[in-house]
This record gives sequence, C-alpha cells and structure tokens, in this order.
Amino acid sequence: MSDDVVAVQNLSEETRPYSFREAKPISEILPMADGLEPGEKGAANVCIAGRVMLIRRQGRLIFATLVDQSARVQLFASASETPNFQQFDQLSIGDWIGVWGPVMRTRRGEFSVQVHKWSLLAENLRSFGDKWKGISDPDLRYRQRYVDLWVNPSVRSTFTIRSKVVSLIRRYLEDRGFMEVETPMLQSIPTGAMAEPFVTHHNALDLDLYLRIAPELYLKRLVVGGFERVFEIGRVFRNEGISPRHNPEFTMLELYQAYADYQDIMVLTEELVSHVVKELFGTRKLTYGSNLLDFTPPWRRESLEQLVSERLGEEISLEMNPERLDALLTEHEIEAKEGWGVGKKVVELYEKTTEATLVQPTFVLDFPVEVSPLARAHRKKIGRVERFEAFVAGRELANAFSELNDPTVQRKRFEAQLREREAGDAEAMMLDEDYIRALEYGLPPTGGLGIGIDRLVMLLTNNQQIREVVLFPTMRPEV
RNA sequence: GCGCCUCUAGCUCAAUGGCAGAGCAACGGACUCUUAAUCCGCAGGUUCUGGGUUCGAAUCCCAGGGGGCGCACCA
Repeated sequence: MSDDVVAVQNLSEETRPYSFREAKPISEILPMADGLEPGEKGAANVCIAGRVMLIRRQGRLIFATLVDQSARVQLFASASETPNFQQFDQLSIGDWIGVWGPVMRTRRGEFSVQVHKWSLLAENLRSFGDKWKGISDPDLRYRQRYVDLWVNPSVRSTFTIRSKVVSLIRRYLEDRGFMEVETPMLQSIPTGAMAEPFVTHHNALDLDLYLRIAPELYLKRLVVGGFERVFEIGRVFRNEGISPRHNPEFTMLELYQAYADYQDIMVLTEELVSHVVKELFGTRKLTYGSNLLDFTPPWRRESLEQLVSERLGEEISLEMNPERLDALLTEHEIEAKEGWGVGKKVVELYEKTTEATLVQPTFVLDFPVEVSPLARAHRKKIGRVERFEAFVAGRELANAFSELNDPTVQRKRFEAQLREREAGDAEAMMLDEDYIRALEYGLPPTGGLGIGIDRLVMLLTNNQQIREVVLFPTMRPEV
C-alpha cells in the first residue's frame, strides 16, 4: 500500500487523503465476479473509489452501493473486519470514499467488495433528493447538473455520447487531412450568418466587440491563406430567444475543403454522420421519437422547389406566377414582409409546409440566391445557388454550399444585405471589407459545411430539448 | 417579445375556500446477508414575493419573480 492510502483514525479534515490514485475503475473489477460462488471470498484485494449512493444498514453489517464514473458495485462492511465501523455506519448518501479489500459474493449471490480499509475522501453535506426519484424539476436539474448527473443515469449517458460524437468527428476529419483551427470569438464585425450578436467591450482598446455568430469568414480566409482543409468545432453566440431547440451559445462544426464543391460536401456529410452513428451504435439506423431513421448513404437529394411542389401538389418555382405564390402564402398563413422577393417567399413556403415532413435524411438542394449571400451561383440554374441543407426528423442538421469566391459578386451580395438591414432587418448579414479583400487575393473553388453539434447530439441521444444536451444551459441567475 | 400552464418540507408529491400532510432524505435508537422500500421514535413550512377579496386563502383576484410548453426568430 502506498502512502496515498492514509489509515483512517478518525474522520477529521486533517486525515483525509490528498490523493487516492491507486483506485481502479469499478468496471475493471466486475469481471472478477466470474467463478465466485455465493458466499465465497476471492483471493485478490482491490482498491476502488467513488460516491456512496445507497446504504442498507443491518446493525453490525452494512451494505452500500459505491458508484464511480464507470460502474457501480456493492460494498460489504462488517463490524468484525471493517475498521472504524461506527464511522462507516455514519456515512451519508453522496459521501466520497476510497475502499480497499477483497472481492466476494454474498450468500444471496451479489458480487461485492469487502471493506477492509477505507477512507473518507469528501463529505456530502446536502441531499441528493428522493432516494428513488432523485430530482426531476428541470430548473433544479439544469442549475445543479452535478446532482442531476448522479441521480439520473441517462443524463450521464447523454453527455458521454456527446463527448464521443465530438471525438469521432474530430478523428474522422483529421484522418481525411483536415486541420483543426481556432478563429476569433471576439469580432468587430459579427458576420457569416443571419443573427443578432451579443455586444461586449474591450477596455484597453475602448472598442465594442461582438461575440461571433459564426466562424465562417475567418475559416475561408484560412483557405485563401493556403490551408486547404480546415475545420473548427466551437461555440457561437446568438442573441435570440431561448426555446427547447435554442440555447444562446451553442456548438458548431464548420469545415472548408479547397477544390471541392457542394456535391463533394454532400458525400462528406452523409459519410461523416453515418460513420458517427455506426461507431456509436454499431448500426446506421437509430430511433428518434417515433421514427426509425436510416443514415445509410446515399441520402435522398432533391431540390427545394421540387420538394415543396411535391408537398403542395402543384408546381412551385421562382418562375411561377407571382400572384399565385402570394395566394399560397396567404393560404398558409405566412405574412410576407416588406422587401421579400420571390426567392424568400418560396423558401418561407417550403419552411412552413415541407421541412417538418422530411423525416429520413434528405439533402435539400439549390436555394434561391436571395437567401444565401455567401453561396456561389448554381452552375446551371439561374437565380439559385449551389447550397444544400440536410434535414433529418424534420430538423435542419447541416447547411453547406459551394463557396462564393468572386469578390465583386460577394460585394454586391453584402450590399443587398445592407439594404435589408437599413430596411429594418437586424439580422441581415454585415459587410466585412477585409473578407472582400481576402477574396481579391483569390479563394480557390471551395466547399463548406456547418453542422450544429447540439442538434446532432439531440438526434443521437433521442432528446427533444437542447437543454438536455448542454451541460449548463443558459438560465436566469438564481434569486 | 406574445400567449397558456406551473411554483407546497432538502427531494418527489397530496391537500381546490374551513386545523398544511405523506413517502424518501435528515436526526435519535434497534438489527450480521441486504438489494430504492426493515422496525421504533423525533423533528422539519414566509405554501415563490407583495397586495387584494373573504368570518376564513396553499386554494379566488391583481402585480411581480422563477420555471415549463407553444408561437415568433434561428441552428
């Protein structure tokens, strides 16, 4: 035994160990149950640590359930063999202890660790809630996630999966030659998406700065700079309403691949997502709500106009009769705002009527140029851009395009956005002069992709609420 | 931002105009093979806050606060 394991003389602060590093994960000792008969004690001693989450006192015999990150196991403490038995008897649910002793099977057959030596690592002074129901009040769960994680095992599982998802994506992209980079979160021109930013202030520069709403323009600058495959997984911030599907800060994956177009990115997207699903669950199918989703490539590819036409049973296109389009908007209770062009109206109609019906993974292609200021014009279809959104279970999973790389056209697109901004649209995209300058140096043909990690994790963990996949969702401060 | 719902002991919940309760947790005691759930005992409250109606309010009304859901916005 090392010096780490301090013999327990009493439970005072001074005797508590500063480390307990020889503890093994409980999951590693569980296989030692093999071959043990009920009532039999094993030969080997083990050392484990964790929280006491249940205690069953039988007088001079105590059963407890010790839980660590990996698993749980029963502790068996007897007055005759456990030192400081009286103190052990006084343990509370939630106390952290380290234990040393042989494995065994109780007479009833439960695999256990006998407590031959133990140490209080940290005391729990508070309640972990109802022994059976734990805590369920959402407010309490989000504010005190450290309790939620102990009393609701599925919560721990959700965040374990989240971590694996990010890790799998990172490894997948690195294996394909992508380089991970970090770009500014504090930006003087918050652009690259349509959203309202958070404002902050830098004192030394006496300068208002904005929390980024997207890393997009910086990542494309890096492609101009010669990094041909870059990605960033990071937080973005949007000053908008909070809802079951929106948290003010959320995590985006963005990637850019030189010499690729949106067709290449489509293949990358379906392969990336189906790879993650396969690695996590061993299959490319998964249940979300009442739907069985099949991520096996290739996913359906269909133009936005075709999809909305199918849905409504009549031809919808940018070239359709404008009066008929307006009539359809009215029919579907969409109130057209000042300045909406045909493209915006068609997209609104699509969003209102069609998006929710796209259950199986679907690539929605070729958006109107009007709603896509950073995407490159379609090589064949006038008025459209080479852009797709991936939809799954009625929700947007990814947004991607062949990147617009003509500085003159880009300037005109920004100027159109500026006019919308002046007309009162606070979320219209802002002009970034340096980005235009970067394009003037030459951006090769490039495909780009954005995936909302939180939404992806919701899908993969069968959660309908973003707060279930964000460890500490944004809340008002406690009063 | 708008609408609807909700807030009772540390936790999970009862009590719907008439004495604020239970289970779990806590606390005291008993118990050497238990499995969320032994037995006995003991405590535990600004019923979110502030007004109002009423003989009487956890309950009805008004305002405020926290939370949830829907809409809007978006990813």
